[in-house]
Amino acid sequence: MVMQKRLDYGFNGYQVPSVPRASRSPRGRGTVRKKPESNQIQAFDILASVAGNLLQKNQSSILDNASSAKDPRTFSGINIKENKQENQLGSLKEEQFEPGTCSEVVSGSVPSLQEKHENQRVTSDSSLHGNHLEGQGQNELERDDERVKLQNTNEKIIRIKNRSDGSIEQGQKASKDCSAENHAEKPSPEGHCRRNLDSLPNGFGSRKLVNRDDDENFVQCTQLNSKNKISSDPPPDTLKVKDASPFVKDENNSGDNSVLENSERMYPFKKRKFYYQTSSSTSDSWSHCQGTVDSSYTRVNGTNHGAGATMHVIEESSSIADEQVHPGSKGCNVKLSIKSFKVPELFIDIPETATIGSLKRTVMEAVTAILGDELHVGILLQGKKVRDDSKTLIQTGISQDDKHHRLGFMLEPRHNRISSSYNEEPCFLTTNSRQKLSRQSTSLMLQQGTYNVSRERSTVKIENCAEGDHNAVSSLGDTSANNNNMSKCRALVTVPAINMDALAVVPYRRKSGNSDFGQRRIRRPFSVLEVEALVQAVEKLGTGRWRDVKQRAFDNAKHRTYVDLKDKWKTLVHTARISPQQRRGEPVPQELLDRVLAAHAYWSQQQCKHQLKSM
DNA sequence: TTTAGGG
DNA sequence: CCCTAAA
Repeated sequence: MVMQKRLDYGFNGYQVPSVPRASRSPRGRGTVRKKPESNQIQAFDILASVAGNLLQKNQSSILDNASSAKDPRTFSGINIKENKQENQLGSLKEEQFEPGTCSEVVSGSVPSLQEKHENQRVTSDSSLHGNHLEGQGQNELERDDERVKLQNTNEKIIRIKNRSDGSIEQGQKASKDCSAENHAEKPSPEGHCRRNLDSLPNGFGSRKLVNRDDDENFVQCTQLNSKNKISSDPPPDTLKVKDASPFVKDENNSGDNSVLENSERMYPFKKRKFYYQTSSSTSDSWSHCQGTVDSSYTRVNGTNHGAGATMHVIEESSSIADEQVHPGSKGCNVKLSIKSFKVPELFIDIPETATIGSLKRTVMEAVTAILGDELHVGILLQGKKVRDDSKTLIQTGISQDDKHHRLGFMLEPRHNRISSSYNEEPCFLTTNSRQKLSRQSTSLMLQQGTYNVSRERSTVKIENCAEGDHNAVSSLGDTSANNNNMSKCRALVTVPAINMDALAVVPYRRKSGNSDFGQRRIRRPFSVLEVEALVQAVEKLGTGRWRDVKQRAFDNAKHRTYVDLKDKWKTLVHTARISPQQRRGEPVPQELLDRVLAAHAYWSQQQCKHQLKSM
């Protein structure tokens, strides 16, 4: 089989479909970077304010903070997005809302917290070494860069020392921004060369990646031959042309189509300040409702970065004190830096005639309605709520060694009213994919049990959270971002306890946080699924028709431009040529890399032939 | 707008 | 990913 495939590839005579440009169908829009969104209010860090408010029972103005913030990266409050997204928070006051427009309120985050668990110390776990950084060289720089920027922010950090008295001390300390890459595992040595994709555990069929949100975190992968019960009826429209490809054998005989491995990972929080998005965890069981903080371990200094965590393990302080406390104890202190908490994402619809004051109240009430009057902290481990307060960290499974587990903190309602409701997880979320599918759902919505995400198509949503906090967290928002869903959601949701200015709270639809002033796009590593789709497309189309590749396999992945695909191919070829040890990021199955090389060789050859001919 | 490559 | 010369 394998060989056959190979032969097919070489001799199948793919006709080089060098379609003359003129004859091609009208080109697509090309690179679409951002869709202007009108009047969107994004309260990225409402929580920062909210938390403070809740803590102090003081309804201080959230907006004031926002509007007074000079640095968009540090402001905590609401950000209004204008059509061109050029307006930043500063314009809030004079901002006029257009009637009918719906503003988005993203969950806000609380100022970073650094939590120290005195009884455990983080050691320079050697196991962390050797892991690959998610980012590539350049990203390293970015991180540093951001770290620096972070320090410039006036981000308040509440330091919580795990003392018996539970005292909380606040201070102004720049938090360390660290990114983490949890899944930086090495490619499995066993390179089953030439294994037919179809035979892959995750079997691929011809697939097309679908991504609804431009700039969002989710990527939907439509798998043609999916045998997964992801959804009952695979919409035909998701099926893409399945022309014979020299490289691709028979897409229909794929065996198992289970979703590829976890392609979604948490990404470094590099861009935190730039995109004030709260991060949300991406695990299935992660309570979408609660504003949660995704956490994972991170090495601040090392090259190892935990996946998009809002909380980091601060290694720096393998402090002396700690060591002295537990000299020989094997126990290590687990140091956590909670970058931010999350509150459920909200959508606020407010008339332009509303006053700033009412807006403040609205936001406040919306948040309060969810969190209640008291601030409760919930802890999530691997997406599951840890209820036993008496357990130790170790017993619970929280240790600095586990760089994979995700520890999350969330602000939860008093009586757990939310948790009960968030079980009503929309079906499609529970697909068997190993991906951590997560959806955003607003607690409000869930509570009402009205949130019904249209499972448009039998698609698997792969969290493609790209880096940065921005993405790291967010995945939640995206899902609902699905266009179609939005309207539904809005229609369904209303804010229960809010009576003020007739505001409607709807699930947050994550829209790239404002930001569009020439900012570098967030890094969004290709998932294995995407790579697979790319490879498949290139096998068929060749390496010089990126626009077509894009159209064919990434038509709906708005954030992937043909240039991106071209670049990715370039790196794939490079990756395939280097030793597995030198590869970084999410390992790409050797099988795929082999195909990359094969296709690359094939098409290079074709190109040469054509050149000779034309000469 | 796309390609193709360097940065 | 970005930037851009070329096509």
